[in-house]
Amino acid sequence: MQISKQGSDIIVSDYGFYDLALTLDCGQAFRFSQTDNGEWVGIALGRQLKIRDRGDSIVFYDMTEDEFKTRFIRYFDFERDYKSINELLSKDSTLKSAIEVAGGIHILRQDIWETICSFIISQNNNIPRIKGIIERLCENFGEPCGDGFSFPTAEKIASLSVDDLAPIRAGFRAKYLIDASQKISQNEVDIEKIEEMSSDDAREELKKIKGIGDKVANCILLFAFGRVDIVPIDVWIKRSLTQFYGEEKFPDFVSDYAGIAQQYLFHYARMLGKEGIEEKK
DNA sequence: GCCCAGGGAATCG
DNA sequence: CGATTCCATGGG
Repeated sequence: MQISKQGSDIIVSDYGFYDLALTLDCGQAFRFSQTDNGEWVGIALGRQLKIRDRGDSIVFYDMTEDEFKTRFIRYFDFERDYKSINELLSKDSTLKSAIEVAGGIHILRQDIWETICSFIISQNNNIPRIKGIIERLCENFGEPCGDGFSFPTAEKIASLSVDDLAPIRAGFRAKYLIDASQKISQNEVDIEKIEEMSSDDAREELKKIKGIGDKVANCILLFAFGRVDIVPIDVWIKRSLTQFYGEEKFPDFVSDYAGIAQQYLFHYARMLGKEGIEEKK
């Protein structure tokens, strides 16, 4: 990967096969949107990002080299060798097809607290509405940040009641957000310690929070902690695994990167649609 | 009106 | 244990 400074911007090139749009809009992050001139705008790690994909290079507007290297290489998972991973996964014909359309996705390493809230909100919900609820959560309870609002802290949410959250229209999930904010701000669930724990222990620790079960916990382990062997199983992945492999798991050789495979398959399956998955078998 | 959405808690046998 | 039911809200 090449990193260079141009004015107040960062230009990144030679990063291999990477699809910024898919990475930001494949159902793992909910705070990015594309403006009509093709630029991606969102708020992550407490700052507003403006990014443009030029095909053979990516521009991060108004960012220092130090900030990019210390925070956003990790956030965008630029150091992982996706080319080799994709070559390995392509030995499976289903994943080969998925990689042809989704192989440019990187797994993001998002803020832990934000990811916890985002995937609590995701349960029994659809992506456009998840985005709306998160946006209202930030507008109502976050701090001004760039052209928008930062993600509110756990302490801020812990100071609120379920009724206070009514404007965000999260439905039955509001009480789960309150429970998460209280347990995390009081260190009853220590999100820093989870980094050191085995995935099984980490999952149980996260499940102490009401509204977090296996699937949401696995989303947090994958999309915040970068545990790319973890596979969250939602309705699309369940359908796909059963249809393509006859059981609810990937082939064994995939296991170290099953979380990445899962994300490729998630996008591929949604693109095909329910009927499309049936036909492909 | 119905069904579905990146599920989980509560309840019941 | 496994199976059912309910949960708020909004789009198709």
